[in-house]
Amino acid sequence: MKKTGSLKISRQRPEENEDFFNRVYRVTGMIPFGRVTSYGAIARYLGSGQSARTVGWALNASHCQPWFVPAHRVVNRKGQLTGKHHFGNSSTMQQLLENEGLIVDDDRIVNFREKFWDPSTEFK
DNA sequence: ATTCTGACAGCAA
DNA sequence: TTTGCTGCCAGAA
Repeated sequence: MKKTGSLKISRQRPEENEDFFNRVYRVTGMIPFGRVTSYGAIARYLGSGQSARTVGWALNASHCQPWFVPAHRVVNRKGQLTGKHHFGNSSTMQQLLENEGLIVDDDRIVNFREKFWDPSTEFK
């Protein structure tokens, strides 16, 4: 199949032939500043709606990527920061989110509905 | 090849 | 509404 040139730049639409982890990283990179999405939403966007857990597993290794993967912008369906223990300090994820103007209360994104960004419907 | 695991999500209660 | 149980699938503890 045709390659889209020699682009190795991050933040671009996931390609079909990329392995799952890489596609997860790319979608995660598309999440706008100050917005969040869920593991399941990413999985659905990648055409594998039952692989939400694997998305989390991929993000667990995202720090190995050569470019910045805003993994803190991915929370669970309820808007809870279930992955916070995978950041250096258990409060790091919340701090990163607050730095983007989000409000976190009791490990949940306040106004999650409004801040939620679904790649399946909002990516253009 | 097989088995186990997990940053989940759907559904029943 | 929230909690607990179960199925899911891509990697590797």
